[in-house]
Amino acid sequence: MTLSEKNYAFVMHCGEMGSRWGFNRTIGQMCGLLIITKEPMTANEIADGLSISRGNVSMGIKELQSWRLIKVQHIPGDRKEYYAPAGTIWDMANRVFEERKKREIDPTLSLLRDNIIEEAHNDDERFAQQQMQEIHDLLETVTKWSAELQRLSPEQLQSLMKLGSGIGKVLDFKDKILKKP
Amino acid sequence: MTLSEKNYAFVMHCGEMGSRWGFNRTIGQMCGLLIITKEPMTANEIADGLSISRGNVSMGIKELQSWRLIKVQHIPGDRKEYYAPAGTIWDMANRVFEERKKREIDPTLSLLRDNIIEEAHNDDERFAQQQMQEIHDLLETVTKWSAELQRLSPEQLQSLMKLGSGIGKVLDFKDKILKKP
DNA sequence: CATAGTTTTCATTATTTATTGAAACTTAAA
DNA sequence: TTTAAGTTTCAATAAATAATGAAAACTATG
Repeated sequence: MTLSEKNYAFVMHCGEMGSRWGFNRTIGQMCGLLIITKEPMTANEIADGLSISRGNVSMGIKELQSWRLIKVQHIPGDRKEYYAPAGTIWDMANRVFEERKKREIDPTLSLLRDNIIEEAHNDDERFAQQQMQEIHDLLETVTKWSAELQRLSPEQLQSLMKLGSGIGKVLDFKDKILKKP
Repeated sequence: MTLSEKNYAFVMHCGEMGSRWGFNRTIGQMCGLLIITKEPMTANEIADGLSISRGNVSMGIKELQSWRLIKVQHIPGDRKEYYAPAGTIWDMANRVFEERKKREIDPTLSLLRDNIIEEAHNDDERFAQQQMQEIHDLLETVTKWSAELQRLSPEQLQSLMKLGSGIGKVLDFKDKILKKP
């Protein structure tokens, strides 16, 4: 099975973007390939399709599984493992988002917390601590918010997303309502 | 000027996180250092503080400026350039967010648009196009949304952020109101 | 306009990260 | 069991990325 020119371009683009999205080129390509391929693929098909080594695919699969982006499937009477995207595009985007939060925000939040609870010993530390407090508060707000979004039902999310420029209005509205009593 | 142990730990952490945040180790360190240092710093002070070469600092400054994270200041009677964070922590987070969107989302959106307007030639391309359409729609929604958030006044944002679990309620509320007429 | 203080550039070198492929491992079926 | 189809591991190698530092380029000032 060979990719059409357009599909190949998409897969290569995913590779180029891979490192920006949090993984590396090969893994980006694998992800793109599995998304645009209707049927689940074997590791060998992936290796052939992308002209990379079998070992590399094996490692890539492990990584994609750690991101919960792909799932394994089996075909009766066939010993090979078949791989396919784990869920909808939306699901996958969510996973990437979550996983990145875990890698990009949580460690910093943890360090900041540790640092903030200790007392500052001089002016430099005092100033630094104020700054860290600000970063901490910001990250915590973002964290709470994203957790909140995850908790909304898909319908509510849809509704929220479609709100667009209506957000401001709804907020004003809410303020008016809540301030009355 | 030497960093206290705690401040040093913070700066090193910024370095380790640097690549996750979209730049590299040195630039992460520079950013952290400038944030926790009250006074603007010269390039040489930065180089000394982080034990890196002067040339590296120069490149880092250029990069941080391209992210609009630092600004230059001058002291009368002193020819050196002094660097300081450009704005509040909130401002900086916003810049990083914007800049990353530009690098991580916009190029893909553009490729997807190009790909979607062309007609598919066979089943494989048809399926791929459907998937790309989904990714496109998702990214576009996210893009619109973040633009929307940028447009809100800081007070509205505060209000929205503090809403937390109230989001669901406000949404339900809005639905009721809007559906009445 | 010459100079000294300062910043930038970029070829070279060092470091980090990714890839290969052969060997080791796993496992279903004979 | 043994075998063979399939997968994983990991030491060696290749590729990409970052850092150095000396030379070039600026630029205020006398």
